[in-house]
Amino acid sequence: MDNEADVIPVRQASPLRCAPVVNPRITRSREALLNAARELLLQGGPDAITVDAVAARSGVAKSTLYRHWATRDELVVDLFDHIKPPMIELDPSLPVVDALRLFGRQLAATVGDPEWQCMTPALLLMKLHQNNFAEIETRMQEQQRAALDAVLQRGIDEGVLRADATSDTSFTLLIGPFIMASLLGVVTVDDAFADAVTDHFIEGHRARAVV
Amino acid sequence: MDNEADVIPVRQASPLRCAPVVNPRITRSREALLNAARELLLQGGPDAITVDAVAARSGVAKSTLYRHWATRDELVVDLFDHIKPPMIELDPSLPVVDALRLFGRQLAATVGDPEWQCMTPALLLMKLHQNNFAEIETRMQEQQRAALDAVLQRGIDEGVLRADATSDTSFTLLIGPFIMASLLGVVTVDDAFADAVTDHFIEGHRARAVV
DNA sequence: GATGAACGCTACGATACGGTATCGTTGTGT
DNA sequence: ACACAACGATACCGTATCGTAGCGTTCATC
Repeated sequence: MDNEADVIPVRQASPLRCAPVVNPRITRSREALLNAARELLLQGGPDAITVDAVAARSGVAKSTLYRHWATRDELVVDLFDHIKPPMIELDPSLPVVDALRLFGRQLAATVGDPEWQCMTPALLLMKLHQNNFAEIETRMQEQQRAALDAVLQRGIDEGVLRADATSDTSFTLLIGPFIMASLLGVVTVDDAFADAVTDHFIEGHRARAVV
Repeated sequence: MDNEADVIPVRQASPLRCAPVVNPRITRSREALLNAARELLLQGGPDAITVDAVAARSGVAKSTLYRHWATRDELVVDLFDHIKPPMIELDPSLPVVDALRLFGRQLAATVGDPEWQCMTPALLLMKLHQNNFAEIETRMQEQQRAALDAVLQRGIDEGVLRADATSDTSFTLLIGPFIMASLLGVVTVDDAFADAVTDHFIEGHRARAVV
């Protein structure tokens, strides 16, 4: 007698037993797959992330891949959520101008990374034509934005910066040159460039003497 | 006896008789195909440009498509070379500041166009992983750059701008905010935004009184 | 109106890819 | 040592896509 409870094929997005103690083999195969997918993305773009290629490169069987993610798209979403750049921390004890300069240099290092340069156009493109990626990219921004705004607000409070320094337009004025320099490659994104951009921003937003 | 001259199957990149007077049907089918490819690019990204889809949408037969381009990739290259934004002209009779403001507004209109917003990430991505697209994108830049530099140089000569206004870094400072605003969409790219960016650039590059 | 280039139609082949299914093997936790 | 979850290998199916081939049709030009 066929008991249906034995037959249901566990179709799901494969939670794979996220039990209190995880089987080490699970994380091993998962990270091997993600790492292979990342390498393929860097080398050949998003289209290079095929299930066969990921399985072959990672040394993990394709069947195991589908035990981690139900579809190939879920793997890609997971990948982009996994390799997004680390938050840039801002030291509140530093003077505002120095904190901004440090932020600029760290931002330059982030966007100057080839991984970022390759990931960003892919993310922008998928954000346009797929629905799963819009939130990933916005989350990435908002985190950076919040940390930056805190420092800028401190500069406003201390009378160093104008009151509009935290506006969207000002945010674009500061970050935009980094983005462009990295994506288009017209100029190398090094510390000197970072300082130039940051200083240009600060000068343009310096609080004038009372009128 | 098989005369080889009769057998060679015209395999080439299909020049299609670019005779003194072109057959109007050639340009008609060609532009119908390019237009369909453009629409597909806007709607679904580069991957949506399939030969079958282009043929179906344009109403032109697939065999005719291959009479214009030897491969699908050649069509895509031709497309990106065809829809690149028009040069922004700069009136030399205007005062430098006004000319720059006008340039900013025109640039805002260009990069604010959905077609540009969709084409650019695709172009950046293909530039990374294919060889045919690197030159297209650089040509696009250099043209704009030359026209802009002419105005900036005039500003330097007239004593309005600092001597480094035509440097790569300064170029990035002016254009970067436009690029970022358009690609990431944090702020709407309108005339007000353009004026803010342009004025910020001018203020940061204004020639100081002699020290 | 005759000629031939350009075109439309359609079927086909080859390949790549996403995803499924099966079954034997390994190794982890008890 | 034992049970079972996780894994590996492989074959397979359906489909999408690029590109080719053949042949009949239309239309611009002389």
